[in-house]
Amino acid sequence: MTKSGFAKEHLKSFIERIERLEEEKAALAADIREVYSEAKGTGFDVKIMRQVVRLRKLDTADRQEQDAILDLYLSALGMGRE
Amino acid sequence: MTKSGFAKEHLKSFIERIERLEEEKAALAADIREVYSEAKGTGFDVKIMRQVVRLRKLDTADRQEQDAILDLYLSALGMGRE
Amino acid sequence: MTKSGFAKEHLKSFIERIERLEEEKAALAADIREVYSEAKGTGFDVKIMRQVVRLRKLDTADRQEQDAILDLYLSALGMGRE
Amino acid sequence: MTKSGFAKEHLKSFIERIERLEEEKAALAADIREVYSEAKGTGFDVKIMRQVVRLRKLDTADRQEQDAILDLYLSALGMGRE
DNA sequence: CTGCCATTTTACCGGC
DNA sequence: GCCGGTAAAATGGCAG
Repeated sequence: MTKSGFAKEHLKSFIERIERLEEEKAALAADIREVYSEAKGTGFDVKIMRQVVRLRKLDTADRQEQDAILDLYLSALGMGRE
Repeated sequence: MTKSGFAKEHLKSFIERIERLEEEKAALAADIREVYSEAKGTGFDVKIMRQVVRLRKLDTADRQEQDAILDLYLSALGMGRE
Repeated sequence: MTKSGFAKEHLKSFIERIERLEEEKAALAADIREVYSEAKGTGFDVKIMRQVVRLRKLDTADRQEQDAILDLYLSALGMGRE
Repeated sequence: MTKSGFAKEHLKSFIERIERLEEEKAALAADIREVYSEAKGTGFDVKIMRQVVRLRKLDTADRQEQDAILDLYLSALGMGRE
């Protein structure tokens, strides 16, 4: 097989892996929509719920940043958590 | 437990389910990025790859749309597939 | 006139241009709705018509995407159309 | 020409009118984007500008509603503006 | 750090 | 008049 023939197969493999992963990702997105929908059916306000999720994500990010900073300080003091 | 206490638990449960799913989704996104990165390391052009993936998705969407339109026409003619 | 006074005027001008354009855009949206409505009055199914329009748009987008991909490949091969 | 042949032409005409209008609408959307872009180049914050536009639109809607209510009251009192 | 692209969110339109 | 779904806008994230 020629070199480019090999490359072609390789490319095809990459593309297919990506498409497989994107499919799973889309399935999860569908699941999430479904949960929101279910919540809505139980009387919750979806728009507000989305805000809650977003805020909690931000908080998490902040906390992780704080953790990272703490690690940095500890390392600087030769007290790394390992 | 009061009614609102119950609602609170219920909401918490919904939120947690969503957050769990979003985590998985984010993990998949990371996987996808990694595949692109790996492909790049093998010499492929990521920009082109993305376009290939997008085009293939578009083709699929197109086909589905054609199907949908056929269904609609059939329904409109009282010949729905049931 | 102060510098910020100038900026204020400038901003006002931008905003007004945008609002004027959005007005025109809204007018066109109204026109489109009217055409659909007229078609409906002539016995056509609006839902199907919308799908037809969507499909034709998709086809166009698809063709443009194919063109874009071709350009990319040519560029990647150092054979850009220039 | 048969009746359905006529309908076909009629439908085609509707579709084409719609597509023409949508093209113009898309062109305006592009113009708007361009104005934002220009404003950005002059140092304005696009995100804020969008908020401004949105708020002013709401105000307008409110004002129109107020006007409508006023008309209603005046009419009820036999004092229509006419 | 900038521009582009994907995802998300908002608004609209038709149907029930 | 509301609801569901669909299109448009807007925000956020990633590559270059």
